[in-house]
Amino acid sequence: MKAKISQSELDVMNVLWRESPLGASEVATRLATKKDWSDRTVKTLLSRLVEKGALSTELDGRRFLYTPAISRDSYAGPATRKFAERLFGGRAAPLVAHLAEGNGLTDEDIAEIEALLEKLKK
Amino acid sequence: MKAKISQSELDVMNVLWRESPLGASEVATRLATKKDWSDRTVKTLLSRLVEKGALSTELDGRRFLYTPAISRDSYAGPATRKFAERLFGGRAAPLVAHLAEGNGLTDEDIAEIEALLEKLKK
DNA sequence: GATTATCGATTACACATGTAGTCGTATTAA
DNA sequence: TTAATACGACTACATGTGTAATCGATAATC
Repeated sequence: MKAKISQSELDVMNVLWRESPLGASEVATRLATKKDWSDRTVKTLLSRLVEKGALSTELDGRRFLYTPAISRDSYAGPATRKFAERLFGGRAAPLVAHLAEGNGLTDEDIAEIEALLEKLKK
Repeated sequence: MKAKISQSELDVMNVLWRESPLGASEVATRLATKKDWSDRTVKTLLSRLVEKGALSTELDGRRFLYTPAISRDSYAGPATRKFAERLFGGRAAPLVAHLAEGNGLTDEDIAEIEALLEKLKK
């Protein structure tokens, strides 16, 4: 059950990871701010995600409610490691460096990462 | 010049980022340890990368030598930020957490990241 | 010089992905 | 109760990707 999730599908997953269960049109509404998709497109993506086993459905009257069948973490972990592997041979430092570069890191991020590293050193 | 590089293409780029210029068959040889591709496949990927502007070529007798036209960093920076954006809303901490989780971080990594954070705090 | 081995160029082809449209049925509004 | 609407199911279709094979020219070998 590898669940290869494409870029656009990931946008859909993000909505449902944040809030679920939701019906198709609700998902479309949440996405409307970010993506200019017709609701048909959203429906297609939802169906593909169900096929792939990434979402589960539950009947609510005559429509479906969608819920993630895999957690964000269980997807993100392997995806992140694979990403780091491919781009940096698994080294974490360059990855953090690139994030920092784009201004990216908030003070909070920095503090959080430092705490994390502290724990790892023990 | 967006240079959308696919997964397999990235494997090819990695070879050339490590060592270049190289001819097609040399690239194929370097890849042979990792991927079970025919040299036709490698040639195809090389051609596509040239089309996309990710590689430049130079004639060497009757064959081409390939060299990256974009640096690993200039590709990895935006790619990393986009990745973090999609998976974690741009937050860096969860990303590091996932890398750590897989055992991933070496002591060296940790030291390096800490040094980086130190610099950022100033 | 004829044969074979290399190369790049061109073509192939199935499956994935982005982005919808159509059809039939069920429901709600008029 | 009929017309508009909302859904799911199925279909569509161009482009991207993974993974090659074929063709024609050149180079190296016999």
